[in-house]
Amino acid sequence: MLGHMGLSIGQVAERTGLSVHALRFYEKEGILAHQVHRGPGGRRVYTEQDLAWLRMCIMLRMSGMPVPEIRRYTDLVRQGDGNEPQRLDILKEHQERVRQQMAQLQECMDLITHKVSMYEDYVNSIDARAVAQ
Amino acid sequence: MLGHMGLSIGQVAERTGLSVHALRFYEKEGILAHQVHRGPGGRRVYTEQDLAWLRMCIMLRMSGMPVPEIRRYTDLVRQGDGNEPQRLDILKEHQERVRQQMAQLQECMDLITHKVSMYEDYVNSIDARAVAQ
DNA sequence: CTACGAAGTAGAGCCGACTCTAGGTCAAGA
DNA sequence: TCTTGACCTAGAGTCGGCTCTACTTCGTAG
Repeated sequence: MLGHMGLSIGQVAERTGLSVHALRFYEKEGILAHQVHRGPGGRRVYTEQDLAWLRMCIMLRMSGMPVPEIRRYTDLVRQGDGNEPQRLDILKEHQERVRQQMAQLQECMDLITHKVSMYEDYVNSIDARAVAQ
Repeated sequence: MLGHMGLSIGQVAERTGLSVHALRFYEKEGILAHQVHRGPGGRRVYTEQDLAWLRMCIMLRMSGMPVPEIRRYTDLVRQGDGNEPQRLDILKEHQERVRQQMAQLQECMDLITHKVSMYEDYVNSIDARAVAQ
């Protein structure tokens, strides 16, 4: 309905997979890089840039970055040029956490895979015996 | 203090990294394969088997299996032989979820790594300019 | 004795990240 | 005209997984 000039909160929800509740929550929490413009009736109008930023936030959340830390990062970006080293620090720290999380997950995966194959062997051997009878 | 015959809750907490609170919580939630034996004064005495089971539960939790699902699995094990296919189902479903989670995490990692290298390049170029002056 | 530390139970509290409710505005369609 | 549906705000509620509190009971060390 808003055409190429902007997206309604519902459209953004649809495109991002977030709920409209979550979108308002994120805004209140200050993790949107720039203030969302308002259209007639005080309705939110999102730009493609807002959408792009949101998609990055979603990635950060998915990988376990807490909302307050996303806000710290967002604040730096909002403040403009000059604090790139601090932004880099936040990203590198998070990168390291994600790396560890993946390693941990891989360890779990190995155990699970091992158990799965044990059970598969067992279940197959039962089936084979049943067929033989 | 309990020697080779068993471990106190404190010792298990130390060995597993769980808190004593969490250990009691897990027991209450019924995710221990076998009832924990009690020593003098009603104190819990854990065997090495309990410890091994706990370590597996920790892996399942770490990889995001909810406590109720661990209980379902535990219940099957407690029931004894004959339900191996159901146990296998639970494990395979979880395995698939972990697989997806890892793929997601890898996607996030790629984005973060990309941003990190962009910021590193930028910060280095600033440094280089400063040195040149 | 007294005090300490580690254990026990039952149940309340906390935290993060949403999610939902209540009550209202507004525009378009039947 | 009336209803529907998407949106608005402020604030309450939910859920999972612990974590903590309050109070008790032991066994040992000073």
